[in-house]
Amino acid sequence: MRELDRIDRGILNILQEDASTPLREIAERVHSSVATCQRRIEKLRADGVLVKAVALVDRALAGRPLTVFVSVELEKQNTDILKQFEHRMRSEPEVMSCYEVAGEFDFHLIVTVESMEEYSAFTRRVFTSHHNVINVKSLFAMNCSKFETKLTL
Amino acid sequence: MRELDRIDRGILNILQEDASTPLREIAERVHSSVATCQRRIEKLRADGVLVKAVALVDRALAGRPLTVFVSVELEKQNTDILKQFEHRMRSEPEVMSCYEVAGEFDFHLIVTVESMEEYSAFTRRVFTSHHNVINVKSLFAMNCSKFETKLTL
DNA sequence: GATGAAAATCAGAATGT
DNA sequence: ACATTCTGATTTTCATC
Repeated sequence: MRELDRIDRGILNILQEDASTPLREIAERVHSSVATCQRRIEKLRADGVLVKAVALVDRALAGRPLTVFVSVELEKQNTDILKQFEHRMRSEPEVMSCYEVAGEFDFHLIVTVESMEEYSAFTRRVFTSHHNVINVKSLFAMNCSKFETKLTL
Repeated sequence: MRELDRIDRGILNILQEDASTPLREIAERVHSSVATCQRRIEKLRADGVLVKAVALVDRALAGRPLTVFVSVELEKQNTDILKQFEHRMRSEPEVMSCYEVAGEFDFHLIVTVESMEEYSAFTRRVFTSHHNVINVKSLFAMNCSKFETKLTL
């Protein structure tokens, strides 16, 4: 892994807040030159540190007000079944994140849906014994106090 | 709330994947004109549907490889204590998300840190009885199979 | 009133020395 | 570090539906 210096970290902090910040402004704020910042950004991209620039939308206004934390236990944890499950989750648009965890459950998901009805349909479609799911626990978010994509570096 | 038509949804889908997609390309892909797409984007921004454009960073490469799911129970759930806790979480850079939930715990957090040592320090600093925290459950992610910011509309 | 096409202008990125 | 070139956003206008 690369070491990120003060300039790299400054650039990443700025771009994580506003991906369209002009190079001139970035250079000023990290006390460097436009050319240097340009080279650094290119390198950060090439190294995979900077993944991409995306627009964030308001989940409620975009019609997906419901966030659900889902814990999933699979029948047997052999590699094949885990891989299959992960692959399936990647293909489901309602699934925003999927993490493998240790403990009682095998996976933790974050799912966003339009309504309870849609969530019900989602679970029936995805969490079947056919997909080796033996236990599911759903926890509904009542309120989002914070949602941040920025890693402060 | 506004109704999003085919063009709005198309625009949002495109910008959620690449915020720097040229208007010309957006117009092509949603089968509309540059002028219309521009007007729509401006309106989506004004209405708060489009929140902002950000750069996404690889968490591991940026030195924050550890993701922890934290469940927190507070001493008494009166409004003031909840508000205080939310405010505190908003100010902590390690806390990526904070959701109020129903059930055994009061809040679910997603926390990213550089190491176990840092997580230990974080919990000791933040989850004290002084902050009315009476119960904390930490669950460490072993692997991230999916991390998506896009709402497919 | 919303749309699409075109043109002029401006800002910023990319390039070359 | 500077100047040039190029790309795309912005703004305006106009005709149309």
